[in-house]
Amino acid sequence: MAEAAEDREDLVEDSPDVAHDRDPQTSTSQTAPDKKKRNAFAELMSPKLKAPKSDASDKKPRRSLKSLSPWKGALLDYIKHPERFPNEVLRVTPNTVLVKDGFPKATVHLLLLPRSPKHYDLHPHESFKDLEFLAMMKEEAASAAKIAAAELGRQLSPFSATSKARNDAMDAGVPYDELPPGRDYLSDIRIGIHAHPSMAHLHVHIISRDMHSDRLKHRKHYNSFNTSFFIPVADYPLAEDDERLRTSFQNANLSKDFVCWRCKKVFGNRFAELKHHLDEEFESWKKE
Amino acid sequence: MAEAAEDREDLVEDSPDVAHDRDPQTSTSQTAPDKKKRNAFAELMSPKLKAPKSDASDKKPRRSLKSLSPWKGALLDYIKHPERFPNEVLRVTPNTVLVKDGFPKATVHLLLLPRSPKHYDLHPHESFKDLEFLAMMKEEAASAAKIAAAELGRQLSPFSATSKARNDAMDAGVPYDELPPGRDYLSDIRIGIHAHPSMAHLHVHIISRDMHSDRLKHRKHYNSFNTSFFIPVADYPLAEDDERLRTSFQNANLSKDFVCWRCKKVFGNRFAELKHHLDEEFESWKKE
DNA sequence: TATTCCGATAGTGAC
DNA sequence: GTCACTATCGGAATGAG
Repeated sequence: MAEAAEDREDLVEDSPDVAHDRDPQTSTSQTAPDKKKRNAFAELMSPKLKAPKSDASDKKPRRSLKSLSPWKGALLDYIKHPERFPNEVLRVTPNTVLVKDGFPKATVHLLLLPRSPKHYDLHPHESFKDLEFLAMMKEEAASAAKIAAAELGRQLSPFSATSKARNDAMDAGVPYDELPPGRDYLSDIRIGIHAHPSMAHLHVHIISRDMHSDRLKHRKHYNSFNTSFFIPVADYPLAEDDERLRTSFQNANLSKDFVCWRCKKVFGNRFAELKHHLDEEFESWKKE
Repeated sequence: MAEAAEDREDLVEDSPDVAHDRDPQTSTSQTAPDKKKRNAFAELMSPKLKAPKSDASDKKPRRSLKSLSPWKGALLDYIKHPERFPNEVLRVTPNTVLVKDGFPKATVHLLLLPRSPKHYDLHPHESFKDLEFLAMMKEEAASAAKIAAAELGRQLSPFSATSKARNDAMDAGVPYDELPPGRDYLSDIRIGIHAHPSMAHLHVHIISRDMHSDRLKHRKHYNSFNTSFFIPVADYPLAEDDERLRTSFQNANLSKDFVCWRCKKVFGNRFAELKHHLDEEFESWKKE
């Protein structure tokens, strides 16, 4: 998952996503367009919040956390200073900040961060016991998933047979209500949390199904999204005896054999082979 | 230990030792002196045996062994065709062939190979039950050790305080029988075999004490020479209840923690740290 | 389960 | 315990006056 950009502006320039989608004219947002061209994600950004003046009250605890393990608190910067990350932050609402994961593990990989300190400092199991908070997060996650699906469609539709069929029909003048349905990109977006997050602040993953990414480098990268270690937000509130609450169960998940998310083939511990297979599945999946 | 040169002459060119002793003429050593200077090892080489015309009788069995696991029979080429390896073979007697290890694990690392098929096809434990054979091997190994000691002295004396003291005294005209003793390089040469040799043909290691070599790359490289896995030939014949005959004991030796041969410091499984330490010990040891 | 770097460990293939 | 190659697995540092 993402490590935040800390305070260094140059990390914005290093964003892994900037290369594949620059689009100067889609800039339609309320404020003035940036000098540099912005990608589709950037266009989805809501108007920025004013940065609360940096006060000692939030610097003190953060520094002590940072001095121990800076990366654990990395996401807090997005919450506190979303305006510092124009290329990463897609949307800010009164309740949440939606960002691109800095180390995406799939074609589209976003993080939904609640802004309420009461909730973001707790483990999701605890925070989601607040049903009002849970309902809010489900609602905002559903909205975020639509953004993710739109971005996924933007990237895949050039290859998609389903999209092509609909487009061809449209071009042929088929009446709107007789068009074949387009590809349901939203169905390939998953919403969930990790059972044992490493980063301190609550974050919900909004991630496309493919697991196709150069940033997917380790066994646990894959298994944390493709075993019961990944808990859909829709499953909350969990029953008290849900096995997914048990640490030993979850640790076992992370060291399980690899299983392809699409064809269910088992790859043992052969990560390189899995990666090659995921490339092939991606090519096939793109064309659906 | 050495991997043999197979039948490919180019492996002679690839020998790791050629850098300090490349000499295209050594193949004619009986006759004209070489144009380029030769090192001490090359000078020690005995006149070569006539190559028995390559007959099918020895090629046939060799090929079958090679086709299964070529490297296992690699040493046989030195025994059968010593004349093919002018840069590797130091001496041929009626009983043995003495060669430089192709992958030396110390500053000086030779292999003494018996020429008798009856003996070289057996595990050393078995061959050395023939006490006449054992006596012969001890004698030839002792002689080989002197060759190794001479080469070690050639390499170390420029750095050796002991050697310098003797040389200075000599230069000062001190009478011969009053000279301080020179460094005893022979005491730093060890003679022994590995408890579970991987290569099929009996080979006795004649190796300097230092374990300073770029070719020493793995845990077992070190432990096979610095635990009881290394059995001095002087210890044969072994008692029937010698623990060094037990496979389980020997396997345990190979995975033991590293212990510096010189200062006895323990390095756990930190091979890189051991290597760095061996560099330092070598610098100090050179100067003795 | 943050990443990255380094290094130890494990499996294979060699004709 | 042959080597060399690849890859998996495992720990440690990570900031910064």
